[in-house]
Amino acid sequence: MSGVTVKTLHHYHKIGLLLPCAVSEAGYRLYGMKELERLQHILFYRELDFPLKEIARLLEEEPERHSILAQQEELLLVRKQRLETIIQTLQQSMASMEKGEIMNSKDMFKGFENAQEWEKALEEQNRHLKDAYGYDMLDSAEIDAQNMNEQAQEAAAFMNHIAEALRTGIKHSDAEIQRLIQEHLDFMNKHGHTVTATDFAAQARFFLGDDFHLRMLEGQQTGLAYYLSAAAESYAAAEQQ
Amino acid sequence: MSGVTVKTLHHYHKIGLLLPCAVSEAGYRLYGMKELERLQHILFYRELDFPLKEIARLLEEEPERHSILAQQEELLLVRKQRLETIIQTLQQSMASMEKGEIMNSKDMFKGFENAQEWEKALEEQNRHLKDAYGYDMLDSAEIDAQNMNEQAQEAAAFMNHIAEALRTGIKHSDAEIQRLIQEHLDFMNKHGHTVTATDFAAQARFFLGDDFHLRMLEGQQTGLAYYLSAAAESYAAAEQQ
DNA sequence: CTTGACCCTCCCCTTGGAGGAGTCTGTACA
DNA sequence: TGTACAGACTCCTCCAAGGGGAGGGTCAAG
Repeated sequence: MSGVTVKTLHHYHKIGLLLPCAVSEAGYRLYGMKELERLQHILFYRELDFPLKEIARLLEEEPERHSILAQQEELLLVRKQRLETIIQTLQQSMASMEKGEIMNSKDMFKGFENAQEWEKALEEQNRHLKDAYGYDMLDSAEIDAQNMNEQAQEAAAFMNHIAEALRTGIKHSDAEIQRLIQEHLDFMNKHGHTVTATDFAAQARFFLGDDFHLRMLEGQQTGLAYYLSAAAESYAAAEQQ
Repeated sequence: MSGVTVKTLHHYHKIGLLLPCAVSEAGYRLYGMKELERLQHILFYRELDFPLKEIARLLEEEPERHSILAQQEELLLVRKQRLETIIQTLQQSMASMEKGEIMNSKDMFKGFENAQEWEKALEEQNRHLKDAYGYDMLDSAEIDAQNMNEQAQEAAAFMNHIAEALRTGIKHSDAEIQRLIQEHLDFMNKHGHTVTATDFAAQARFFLGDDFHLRMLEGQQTGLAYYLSAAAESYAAAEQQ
């Protein structure tokens, strides 16, 4: 039912994590509803890579269950966040590869890294790496940073804001969103583009039908493309009248 | 830099997964940029729980990198999906616990499970569980089903489909979505409502501005309200001409 | 009465490292 | 210049969380 193997049940029996509620004469392990429920809890924790011993401890303690679950939820959400970061890194990796660039080694480990340590290590190791391999990471990082033009950076920041608004349940027509869009358009218009509110709405709508853009946006946050389109349309409508 | 331990590097050296580009006279392992990049790939795969042997194989084969990365992305998205399902299960678990209900054992393992096997197992095991523990899973499911009226059930099923389509990246204008909406409207119209495509689009749009409905939909799946609205509008537009 | 699908126990194997013992290097400070 | 201290080296054992397989029992169906 739960998909765990017999071996796993043996193991859990052996280590006392999940005991059968009865054993038949033939030695078969029998499990009831209570055991099923306990198994569910075990699987939740296991999904979080808790060691079985820890799981046993947590289940024996058994403070109110609700708090157990709430805690698990938090951990799962953190994990999901982490996954999303990694997915983003990967997508960047793919994008920069398409443009033939080499990815800068700092971003390369985003999501895996332990950020502060990186910063320290980077400085200390840079000289050594340069001497040893004739490659200067700091230099190349700076070049990358300059290459990645301001506009791309602004766009990324804008999208991050929008995605966060979606996640936190802010309405597409909320004043904050309208302000974000306005600022974004202002920025664009100051940098050589001419984008009206209607253009922007049309563009956002176009994204919904375009594989590349749709995947990019939805990859960042499920529903982002649709939210953006609704927001852009609402902004254009407000502009209109 | 990457956060892996020395021990891990030893291990990778031993199994030939990541060789240092040079070894100093004193026996120190030295790694260069190429190795760093390779390590990044290894860590990506490891994040997906690929066994190291498999990782070695994939890296040796080295078809175009792009397809490797694209494949990784897909796996990550699947994984994210799985996590989301588990989080949902957990939230349901918490909700039903608050109401003091016992969760039905089918839903209890959603996200962990192997769906088809469940269906088979359920039927076969039901009688046994009933005999053994006086608890009839099918019966309780049926009671639930009857309590929940048919229309609510259809609506829930419809929303689940839509949410899944959103998660799996199906376009709002996809034929499948259009079909789903049509069926939903047909059902509604057969049950005493009169809902045109335009009505439906207007209703979906109304949800975007209504706190109650917005929270309900977004609670089920981030972006669902916006996706639904886009889909309904697209359906209405198609109907029109 | 057999067959197939399960289950049992017992024992060894595997993966991906972590830990420790004993030793060597490399740099920093006095 | 010596000395300390961090960190690397090799070699070895240990660990978790099961998986595989031998050798054999059980149970419902045909």
